[in-house]
Amino acid sequence: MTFTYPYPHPAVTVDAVVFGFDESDLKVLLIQRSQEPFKDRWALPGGFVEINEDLETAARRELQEETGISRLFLEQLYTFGSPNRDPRERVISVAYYALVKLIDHHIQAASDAMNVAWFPLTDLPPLAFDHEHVLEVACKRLKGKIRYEPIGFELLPEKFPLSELQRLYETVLEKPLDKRNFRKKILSMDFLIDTQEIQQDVAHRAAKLYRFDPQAYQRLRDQGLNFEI
Amino acid sequence: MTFTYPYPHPAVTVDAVVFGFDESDLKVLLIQRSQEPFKDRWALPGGFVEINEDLETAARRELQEETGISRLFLEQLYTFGSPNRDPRERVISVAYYALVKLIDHHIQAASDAMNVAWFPLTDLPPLAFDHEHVLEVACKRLKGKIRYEPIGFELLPEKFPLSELQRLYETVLEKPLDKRNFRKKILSMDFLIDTQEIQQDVAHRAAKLYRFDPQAYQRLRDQGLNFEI
DNA sequence: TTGACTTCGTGTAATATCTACACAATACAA
DNA sequence: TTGTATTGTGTAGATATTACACGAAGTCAA
Repeated sequence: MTFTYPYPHPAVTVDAVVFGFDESDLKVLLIQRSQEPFKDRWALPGGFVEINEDLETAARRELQEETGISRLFLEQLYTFGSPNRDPRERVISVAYYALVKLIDHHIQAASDAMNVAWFPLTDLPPLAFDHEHVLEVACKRLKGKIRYEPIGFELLPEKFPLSELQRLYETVLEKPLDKRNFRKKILSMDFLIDTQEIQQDVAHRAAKLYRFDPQAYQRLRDQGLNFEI
Repeated sequence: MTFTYPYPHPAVTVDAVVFGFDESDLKVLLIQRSQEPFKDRWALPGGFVEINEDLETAARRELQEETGISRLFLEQLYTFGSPNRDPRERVISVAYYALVKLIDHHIQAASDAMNVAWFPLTDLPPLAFDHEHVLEVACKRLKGKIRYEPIGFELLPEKFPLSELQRLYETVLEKPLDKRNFRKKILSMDFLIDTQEIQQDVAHRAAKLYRFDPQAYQRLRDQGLNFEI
């Protein structure tokens, strides 16, 4: 079966930059390509958009198929369309970025024995296509956005100590933050709930666990609160 | 001549939301369609991406062809790809937004007698396709971005009085600003140059004219200045 | 030429926010 | 019981934000 048009059409793909946070590392999810072009290279998960499929749906489907991940924070990043970014044909890629709670998502390679793995941002293999560039744009977006919107919580488990939240911000923003000022600021915004629980199995004083309350955040937002770290 | 592929391909277009500022109105540039679908409706300027053409290049080319505008601030906005946004076939549109100095750009309709006109944002006709939605996203982006990056100057003539800059901000942000505080803040950032000229032909005390100095801004930025209104 | 009109340009005091900074309390492990 | 690691807390000084009013400059019309 073939498809014919009166003028040339590009192919359209979606690619996803999936971020995870672990201990004190930002990580990104990559798959190892099993086919040419760039066979055996690591690449961002993604694939062709089906002809009647919404773009975001396509991105979620590809993630599900290639890595087993579903139900995650996903937002459009940028569309990359240099004429020669794919050696096969003209391919325009609508890139998304995603944030996941690492412990909730056990990744699994797709059926065709493709490798899937998390890589720390500080230690990446060479990537296929223009994916290094895509990743760079995604990092910039994350760095910019995490300061003005409460998306950081998407990277943490549901209950977390403040020190972990601070470590996350320090990692993403690439700069140290003052503990007392950070706590004062984030708690004064009044959308973190003290769960009354504390850390288990730690070899030192256990920290209180907090939970982000999206409803409270929305209420405060409607009242004019401006989130900013 | 036809083009054949082993699986279906969407068409890809670019559309541009071009903003202009005039007296005290934000305006957007629209063209009146001369063909079906949506014949005679107003629409954002745009068109199909050529098969070997970069996306931004395509956006600039379409603007040039349809409105005569070239050399303007242009930035990618968002990619719209709902399966049924165009009745003809699956069309994915990479939208851009642009800012122009109204007085520098005399628009001209394209050769095929298509109408081109500026419309105030407060008084728009019904638009073709999902262009109302695209425009809404563009307005949000402009509103968000103008506070953190000095893009407002792209909408003003090279030399402008502070009151005009303030009016621009008040219009885009949809809220009044205090004159003394606004002046204090913007002048303290030290990238506006007093041109030593004053307004001509005004029926009241003439204001000093200022000029935005991009080099100075870049220098200050490198030194850690954070633009914010 | 005078007075009415319009817009320009300016300062301060009160309040809120930001920054820098150190140590005792807690919990486990040896 | 002692050592070790991490939590949780307050304040003072500096900086930034807000609210607010009036004389100066220039044009226009009577």
